[in-house]
Amino acid sequence: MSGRRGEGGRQAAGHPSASGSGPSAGTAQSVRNANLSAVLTLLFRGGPQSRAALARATGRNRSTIASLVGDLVAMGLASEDEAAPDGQVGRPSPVVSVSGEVAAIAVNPEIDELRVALVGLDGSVLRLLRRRYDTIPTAGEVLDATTVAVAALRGEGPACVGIGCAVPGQVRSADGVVRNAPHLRWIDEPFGQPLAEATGLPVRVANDASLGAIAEQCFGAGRGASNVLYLNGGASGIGGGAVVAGRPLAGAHGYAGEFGHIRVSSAEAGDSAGIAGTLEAMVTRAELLAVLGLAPADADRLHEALLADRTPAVRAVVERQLGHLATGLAAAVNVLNPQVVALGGFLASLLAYDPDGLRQAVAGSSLRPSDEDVEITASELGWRLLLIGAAMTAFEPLLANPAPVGRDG
Amino acid sequence: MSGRRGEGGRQAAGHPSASGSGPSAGTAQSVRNANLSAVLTLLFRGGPQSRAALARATGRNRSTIASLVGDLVAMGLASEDEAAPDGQVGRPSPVVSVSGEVAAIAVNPEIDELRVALVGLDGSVLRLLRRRYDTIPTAGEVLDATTVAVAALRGEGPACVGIGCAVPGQVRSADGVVRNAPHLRWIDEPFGQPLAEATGLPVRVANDASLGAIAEQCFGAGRGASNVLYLNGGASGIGGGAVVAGRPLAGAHGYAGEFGHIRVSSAEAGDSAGIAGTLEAMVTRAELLAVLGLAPADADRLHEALLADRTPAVRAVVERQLGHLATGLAAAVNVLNPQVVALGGFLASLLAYDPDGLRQAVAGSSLRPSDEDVEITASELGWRLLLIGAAMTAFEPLLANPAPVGRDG
DNA sequence: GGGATATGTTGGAGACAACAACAATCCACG
DNA sequence: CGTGGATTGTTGTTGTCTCCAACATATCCC
Repeated sequence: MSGRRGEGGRQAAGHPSASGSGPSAGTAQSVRNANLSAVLTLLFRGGPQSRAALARATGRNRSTIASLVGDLVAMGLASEDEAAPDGQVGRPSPVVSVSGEVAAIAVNPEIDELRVALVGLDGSVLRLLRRRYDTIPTAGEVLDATTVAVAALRGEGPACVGIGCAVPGQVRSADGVVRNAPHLRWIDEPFGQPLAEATGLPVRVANDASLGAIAEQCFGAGRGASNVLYLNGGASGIGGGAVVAGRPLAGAHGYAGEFGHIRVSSAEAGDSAGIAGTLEAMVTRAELLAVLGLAPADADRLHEALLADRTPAVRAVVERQLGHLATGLAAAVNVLNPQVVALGGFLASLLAYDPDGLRQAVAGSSLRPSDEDVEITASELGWRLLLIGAAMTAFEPLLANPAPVGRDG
Repeated sequence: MSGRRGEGGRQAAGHPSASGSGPSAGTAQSVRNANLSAVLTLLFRGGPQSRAALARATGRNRSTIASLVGDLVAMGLASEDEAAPDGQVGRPSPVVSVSGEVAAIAVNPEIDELRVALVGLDGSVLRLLRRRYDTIPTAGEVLDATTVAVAALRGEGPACVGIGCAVPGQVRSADGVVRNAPHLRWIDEPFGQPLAEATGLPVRVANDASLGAIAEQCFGAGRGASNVLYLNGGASGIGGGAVVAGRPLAGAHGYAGEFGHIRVSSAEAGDSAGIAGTLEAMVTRAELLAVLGLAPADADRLHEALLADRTPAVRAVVERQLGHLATGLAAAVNVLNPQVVALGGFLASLLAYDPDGLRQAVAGSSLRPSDEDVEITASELGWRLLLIGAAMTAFEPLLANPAPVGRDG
């Protein structure tokens, strides 16, 4: 009668202690940790703020905030500046910012390019290294190139707290093994562990669109919403990710968010996984490029070309794709009931072609009362999206459990 | 540049303080509260346990557990029994159980029946009142009948801490308004608030299948798994709910989990919401009953009849429905990556007809590596499912924030 | 320049879990 | 039947952390 599956009641219990790390939660130190985490997270997400603002936001006492900020400064995670008089009465409150001396490394391998960036705790991309590939790189090649790039970036100013990798494929979150990245043709390639051993830094690996969803929810179109859906259309297909109740939707093993492989049609055409009639199979950038007379290399011009060309041939293709996109979005909306749906890549172009049409089609196939409708909008973060998302994963342990950082890792 | 949507950063932040209630989290009292909640939740989910077991499970000190249990007993939420020697060496540890004097009321209106039950904190259905309807009841009728039933049940022994309602439709979680219950033909019917005013008890209202998912994850087929999907097939259609990362999937407004309205076919047939080709439209109990030569009233015999009849006509219908069900399940699995999928109602009958066929069809349309496949199984809790789920919602505030209970509410 | 307002600072108080030492109870073994 | 070993309950103390109150500081308004 009692549980079978390994962890049993512990993991299953929907307890507090949301972010599982840190002191076991329930002790006095865990209170300190939770408060440090709350303040640091507030600074990370909300930017520089006065101590008074932090006190209001957290509900803590002034003296407590002073102590917490002092600790964060001592840890090298934050800095305080004298407040410029802002026109308010009363003694001015020092402005606290996240430290500029703390950064993470974001890694994003694609079929034709590897990007490795140094991203500051304030969300700025401090330095970006790009390496182009003429042929699809193997996992080994990417690992080697990444290791070299990481070494170069660590020589820069800020202290590096970890590495986050955004991989276009399914990643087992537990150990960072890339289970299946069809476009890179990686199958069961260990990635997180070898990179961690080569660099000596903690490494997290996740699906690219899942990280995009996190970034978009935190700093982009989904700002302020707790339930955000992100879908991206690229050369290779459609990836997706979601933030549910303020937290990344991972699923049991980290494979959640494969919206591209929802079936939206009875057609025979298959997607990269061989499943027929899926969103990814029916809504493709290649078809749009073809009907617009553009070459695959002209993808950058897709957006403008699409909006400029309203000929019947284009219209027919776009409207068919919009219909399938609406079906897929409706399914996702019915299941997750998000507040914001952010579309990236050529899906944003499709949206721009006929925003109202898509919104109405989704509303027509979903169950939501119209006055509580979802907001379907374009992604906002552009090329920085995945880098920021990857860096956020790397920062996450630090935000959940603030600890001193130094130049020696 | 800063957030627009009302609550802004606060709600959006993926902080600790998972269950939002209780002392503001970060204070010493919140530690006490979190530990009381942890112990009570452990007792609720894991049944009677020794103090030593509680200490191991929570990681707290023996003396802390003694104090916590003492508080819970003083609050009337738990009781201690002298331990019967269990064959272990050492001083025997008292067994702690959840109090038998605490209960909640579960309400479940259907088109032909209203069920109101008194459910103990130990999960037992202490008393069940049923009221049959010849015509579909209005919200007002159900409210009146429920109020009467609640008054009767409160006269019983245990103290009642609240009311949980499982409604077959979309419920706005914030205020308990039934936005759209197509089979009951309720549209925008206030339910939670009037019931709370009539009874003086806190009321929570939610979609029936969402509550079923919670119950199944806690006590049924999903025991021990943190990511569980539940789909139920009834006379009126297909409802669904999910538990994600150990917590109910609610979405922005509480409408998440409408798996029945995922499109799985290009067919024209519409579902109760008028959307064509959805899972609910293509997979129906009525069609199964018809091909089996059973009347709608014979639904109870569907399961046996289906398994006994392997004629081509039945086979054709069942296999077509299984195909559509697989498509819908695959979409849900791709999006949520659950560990367990529990099927209830006639969906469990379909599963029993060809378990391997359905599992393979889902595997073929989903992206999961086969060795980390999901477990597709039948629901376990039967008729008590929704009552337990509804009661769990009612107990939830108490579990998150243990407080004294008494006979006077 | 004085009053009002808001905030930083400091010392003390309260709450709570951890710890250590001791007491209680059971099993195993001879 | 008695002794030793093991596990757990109990008690008093300690350390940590937040809160509170009083005071100091800095700005704005008149």
